[in-house]
Amino acid sequence: MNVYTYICVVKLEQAIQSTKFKSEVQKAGLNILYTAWWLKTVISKELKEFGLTHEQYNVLRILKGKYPEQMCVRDIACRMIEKSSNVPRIIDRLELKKLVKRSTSALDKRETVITLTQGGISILDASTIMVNNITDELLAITEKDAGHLNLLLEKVRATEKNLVP
Amino acid sequence: MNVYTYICVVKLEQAIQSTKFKSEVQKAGLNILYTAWWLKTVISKELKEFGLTHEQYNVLRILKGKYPEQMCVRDIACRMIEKSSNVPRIIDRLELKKLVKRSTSALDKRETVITLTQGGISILDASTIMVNNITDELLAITEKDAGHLNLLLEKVRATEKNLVP
DNA sequence: AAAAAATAGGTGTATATACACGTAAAAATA
DNA sequence: TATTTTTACGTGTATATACACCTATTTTTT
Repeated sequence: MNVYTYICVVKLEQAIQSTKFKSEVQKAGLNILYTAWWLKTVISKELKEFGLTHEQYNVLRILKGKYPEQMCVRDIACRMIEKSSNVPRIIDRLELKKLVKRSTSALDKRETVITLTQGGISILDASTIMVNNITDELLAITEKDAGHLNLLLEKVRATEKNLVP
Repeated sequence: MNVYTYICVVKLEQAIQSTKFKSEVQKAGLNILYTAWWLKTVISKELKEFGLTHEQYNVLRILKGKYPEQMCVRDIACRMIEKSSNVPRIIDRLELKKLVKRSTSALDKRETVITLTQGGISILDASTIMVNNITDELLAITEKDAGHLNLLLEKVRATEKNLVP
């Protein structure tokens, strides 16, 4: 039983070998974490073909969203799915592969502006088609169910508890 | 706008500053990834009080599930939520903090068996109460909705595509 | 205008992830 | 029984996460 085997396991109970959950709410917490791992793992495996990590792909996709406008590091960071991503370091790797270019903003010298290169655009276009196809094939769910799932996830995050310190 | 601010943002559109999703299915993919990040981040912040990372907590909890039986590294690994976790290394850190003990199995000398120490049990008991409380407070969802969410997540993972290479 | 505060982004460190590979032991096979 | 294969686990490496801190700017306040 290896990682690949798990990708085909559907039941949470089987995936984490646990049958006793305190409540459906507690189970939902684990289910969300496990499903995210599963999704990320499958997509990352496919992205390897393009020499990209999931996070590098994310940064490129964010840049494409504003293209041909440039974006500063901060703008990219606040669009990342995982907010604690260290964007300067991810950009280091993209720059090494010549997929983006860094330069200092003329208006505000504190800002570093990032531009997609032609190479970056090519790789992104090819990988986006693949990721979109994989996602559609992978997520075995109707549009209606997906809409419902989106509502429930938003409900999940609608906590009363104010966690800002 | 920092990480703490995001924890209180409910709408996915606002969280990742993106309004155009190709479909509800595509949006659901991002929603699952974002919700998992959000949940993991909040719980990790609380676990810092006990000097534990989310993954270290996970290993301790798995060990507790079989306690007072010992478990080998492999058994722990296949119960992890994130299957690609490097369990020997996580155990290194737990051992340094004297929360677990390693020894070689007498029956199969390849196996390393792991035992919770008294210290490990104490920390785990205290942190488990906290994590369960936080989860219940945090996940603003009824048992019925949670049940529905669990069904939908299972549906999501019920792909036809066989990804085992 | 000068001083203080805030902001942008780079960098250091510990931990984790993802994956490849090595070694010892056990199991399977010849 | 000897050889091969498999298994369990540790370890090395690149990347990412989480967080703290530093420096150069810009903005705000005095």
